[in-house]
Amino acid sequence: MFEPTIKDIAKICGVGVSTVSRAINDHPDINPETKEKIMSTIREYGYVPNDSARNLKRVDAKAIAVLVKGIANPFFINMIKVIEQECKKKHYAMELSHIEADEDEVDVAQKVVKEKRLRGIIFLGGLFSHSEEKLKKLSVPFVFSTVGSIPENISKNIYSSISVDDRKESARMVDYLISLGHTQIAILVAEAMEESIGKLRLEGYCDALRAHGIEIHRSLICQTRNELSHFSMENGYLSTKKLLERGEMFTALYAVSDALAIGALRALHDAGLRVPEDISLAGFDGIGMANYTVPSLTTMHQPVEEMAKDTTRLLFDIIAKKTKHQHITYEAELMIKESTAKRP
Amino acid sequence: MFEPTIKDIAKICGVGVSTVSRAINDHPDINPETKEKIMSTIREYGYVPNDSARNLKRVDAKAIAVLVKGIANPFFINMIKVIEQECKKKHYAMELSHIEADEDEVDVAQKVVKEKRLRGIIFLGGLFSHSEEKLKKLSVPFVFSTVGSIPENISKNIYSSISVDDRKESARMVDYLISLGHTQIAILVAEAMEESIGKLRLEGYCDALRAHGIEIHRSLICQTRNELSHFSMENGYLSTKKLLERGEMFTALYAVSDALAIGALRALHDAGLRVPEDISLAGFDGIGMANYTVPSLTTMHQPVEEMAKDTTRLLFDIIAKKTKHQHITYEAELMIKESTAKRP
DNA sequence: TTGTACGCGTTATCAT
DNA sequence: ATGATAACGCGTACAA
Repeated sequence: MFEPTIKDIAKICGVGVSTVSRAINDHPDINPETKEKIMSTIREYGYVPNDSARNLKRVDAKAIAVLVKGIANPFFINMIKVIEQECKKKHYAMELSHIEADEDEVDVAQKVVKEKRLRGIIFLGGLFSHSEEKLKKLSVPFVFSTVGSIPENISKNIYSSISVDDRKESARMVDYLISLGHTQIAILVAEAMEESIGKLRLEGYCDALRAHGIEIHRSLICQTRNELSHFSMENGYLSTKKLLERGEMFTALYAVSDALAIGALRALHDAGLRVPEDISLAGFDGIGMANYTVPSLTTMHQPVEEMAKDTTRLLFDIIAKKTKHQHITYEAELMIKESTAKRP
Repeated sequence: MFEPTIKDIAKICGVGVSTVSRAINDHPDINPETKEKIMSTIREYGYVPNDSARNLKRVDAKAIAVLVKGIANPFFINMIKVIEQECKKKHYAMELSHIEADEDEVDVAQKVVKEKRLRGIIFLGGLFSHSEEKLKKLSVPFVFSTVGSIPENISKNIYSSISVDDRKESARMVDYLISLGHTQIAILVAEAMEESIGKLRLEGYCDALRAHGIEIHRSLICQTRNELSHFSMENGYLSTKKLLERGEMFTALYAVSDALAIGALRALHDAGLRVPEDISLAGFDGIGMANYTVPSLTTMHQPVEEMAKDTTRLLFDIIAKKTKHQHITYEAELMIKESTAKRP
């Protein structure tokens, strides 16, 4: 298989490499005829410029990277889609990278920044426990989107963040359950989420109970300690099953993600419990699927589209030096659906 | 921000660039002390080699690309995960790329091949209508995994394929529905799938009906003509709703993907129809979620793990020239769950 | 408008 | 064991 380079094309066309380069990159200083001739040979020979070589030279690579921790979480799929669209509008390329649970996202970010000549990074999900020093080594601006709590000791001037107030919104959800008369409210948290968003949502849960003078029972805090994907339905199913087997008494179950809730829904059903007649069930995130379950899921809906759009715009603005780093918090919306009801 | 290069590191350590290169790449010919010294300065200065430059030189980039068409389809998420794991085992890097519905996967493949120095490609999903000529321009081996029908006129020696026999398995599902006594069986296909897997599954549906002497009613073939993601629950929901509004008579509904089926399930519920008492519902794919719906979904389960593993292994074997191109077909498994029952 | 020559950061080859 | 140097494919001053 012959893989032509820019030199080959130049030789074939009987022109210099720079002329070919000009043709490829839509430079103005070129004779339209020459350009057409070059472009046609390029098509003929199936020439594709080597991006590695390009990036080596270029300074303005019009590309950003999106680093996702936990791609299995359906919540992110939508965000990625919207970010992709926004990038396209701006004619930016988007490098999508999936970070393993045990990988360090900042290390990966550094690698990616070097690899491509990209201009910015979006971190999606994951927990956050990096040193300021390490972060500072990232030479391009970055935005944390729906990432858990970022330590206070890290200067807010070196990064941007986009998220809902997980603790507050979580408390609101539990408030709502309490307003329905529930006092025995179990919560489902994946243990591995402890350091991240899960922790915040758990704290919100505690806040709400405390505010209403309801005792917090350790036994109702169901922290899964398994190898399963933290946001998976399977995890929700198995954990709820265990909770039920332990014989805990509760009239409401709050899962800190919709995926967990969907698994829980089935576990409750299997145990012969009706939702919401016997047990109220609530989720968090507002993924599309929550609307299609039977019963549909009461959840705290994050404005995904808006958040994803703003994430991208913010990053582009920072790249263009139109703005400094920002920290935007969004209001989540309590979506009351069929899975919750007054305490029986 | 100072971004050290290999030269800088060499200068700082008072050694030549080649020595640094040897240290980085675990070459044998290097004094352990020198290596240690170099590695420590590398850590100190946060040096990360520029992959673009590396790829420019390297011939053996130990990397493959996975090009996914329709990343929103939950079915692919698992496949990607498994492929990722297999790559890791082989110490291969994996480049994940999402192809837009309107993008040409082969063009993207060509670009990616040039960009990285990768050794192979996995195509996941999508339809297939490329010319042999264009395919031949891909200089690395590729495997089509769960891609729709590949035209007969393309030589089977230039590519590998991994999939179930969509037509046959689809027919099996419809056979099963017929065996339950159903004769008025509606089918849900996304129109955009027409040229790909959806077409095959539709043909299987027709095959089965014909084999049993059941007339095929155009009105029961629900081909959605919307902009929605072909495999989305929303699509399934809206299409089923329309089907019901048209007042079509049927006792079973077969959705050609589980995601569609889940949307359909809700639409049936909203119409006051009980599944499976009033209507039997069946899906295809066997995604995890199908187990957590109420009722759980009867579906044709594809051996995802096995297929993903074999896809990766096959590609690696071809790269290593251990084997020629192969075309493997898997048996799908009919998973009879709660959503189907005898005709009322 | 076009061509020549240099350098981007790295690895591989060849000396030493 | 180590260092100098030539590629890799491309973009871009600069010269023509």
